[in-house]
Amino acid sequence: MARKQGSHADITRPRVRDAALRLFAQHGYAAVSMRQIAAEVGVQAGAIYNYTPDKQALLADLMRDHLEELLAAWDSVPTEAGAVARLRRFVRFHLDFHLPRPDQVFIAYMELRHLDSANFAGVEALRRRYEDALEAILRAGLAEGVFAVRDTRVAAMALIALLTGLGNWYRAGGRLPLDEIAAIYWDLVRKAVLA
Amino acid sequence: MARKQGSHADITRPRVRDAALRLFAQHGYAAVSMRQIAAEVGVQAGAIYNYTPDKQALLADLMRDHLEELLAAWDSVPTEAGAVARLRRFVRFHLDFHLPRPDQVFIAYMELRHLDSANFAGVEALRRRYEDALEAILRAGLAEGVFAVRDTRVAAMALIALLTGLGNWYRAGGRLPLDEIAAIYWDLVRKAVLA
DNA sequence: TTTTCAAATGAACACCCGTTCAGTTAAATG
DNA sequence: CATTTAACTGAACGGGTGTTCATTTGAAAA
Repeated sequence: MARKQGSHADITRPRVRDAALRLFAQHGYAAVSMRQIAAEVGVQAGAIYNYTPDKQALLADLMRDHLEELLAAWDSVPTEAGAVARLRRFVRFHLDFHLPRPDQVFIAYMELRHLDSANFAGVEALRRRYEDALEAILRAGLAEGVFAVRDTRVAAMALIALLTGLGNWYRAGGRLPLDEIAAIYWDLVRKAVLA
Repeated sequence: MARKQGSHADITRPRVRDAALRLFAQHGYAAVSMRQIAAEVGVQAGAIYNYTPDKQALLADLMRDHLEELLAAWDSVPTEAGAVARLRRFVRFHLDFHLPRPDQVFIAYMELRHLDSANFAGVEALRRRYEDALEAILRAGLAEGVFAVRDTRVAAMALIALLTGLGNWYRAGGRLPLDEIAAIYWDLVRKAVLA
């Protein structure tokens, strides 16, 4: 036979992904060239095509993988008893998952325009599943009588925007420690939905 | 002398702005060429440079004008007596101003990356003034004893993200009428900060 | 009608784009 | 050591990029 499956590839493939992630987040998908990504990895542009059929797939894979990782991570969070405790878990989970991944979050929100319609539909379906997870908690709280929201869907969208928005201004080493900020966010969310 | 100041220019200048706004919002700054903008207006690419020194200034002007219009509009809103009434005004104002301008809002948030540092600083200063306007209301509510928030700055950032997020999913003719959605949003905001 | 010049043209500048592919390299296999 | 082939190179493809500028156009002013 010949060389074992992937000797360089196992090294180069993740480096291509990482470079694309970093550069797309910093400059935007359209402003980044395959040659820039290749230079970051230390190969010629043509070599990139050993790892992706085209630039579009590179972007779509980054988005899809981010959202699938998000859903898998949430699925592995133990279900609490009671809607209030479940919501507190969700808030803390959302912040813990998103804050260490600013590039992925940025891309997943900002570069949707550049997905073709098939990739867009796939990504939107994954995002929808995450929104549904929060909405389910709000519904449960309504059923328990501990929450008072006029529409669980609208509330879920509003709360996710509130939580995700933290990533747009939070910087480690700022005025407040993360735990304090997380506590403030939980306070706002809890009061907003509580009966 | 000769032709009166601006016979075509008065027509072409706003058409260049409008085309740039629409195309930047739809495809992203980096993905739109000066030739596309020119084609939309019905002129050659060179003619665009009668109205802007370069592509970057076209983007910066769109952002700055949007934020200055926002601040001017808010300044013209009468000041209510009482922090709760002022907050209700702010929420309704924010939604009324932003929802009819999805392209401007999109650009003002998504294309910050493509501003050079001088333009970025200017735009951020304007945005900061708007955030300060909301924070002032929260402070007033604290002083009155009607609000209970642990940090007015964090709360202001969180609430603006919550409100602005509506533009990412609201579509006219959807399941709920805008007035109903606005009422739900006011409900969430009010409860989140109320003592 | 002639003059004037705002406004726009269209070609050119030097360079970058995503993608393809024949050919080269070098490491693991037999 | 010889062979195999994964991994990569480097050049090429047709086309697009922002910006400049000498030149043309045509409507208002004289």
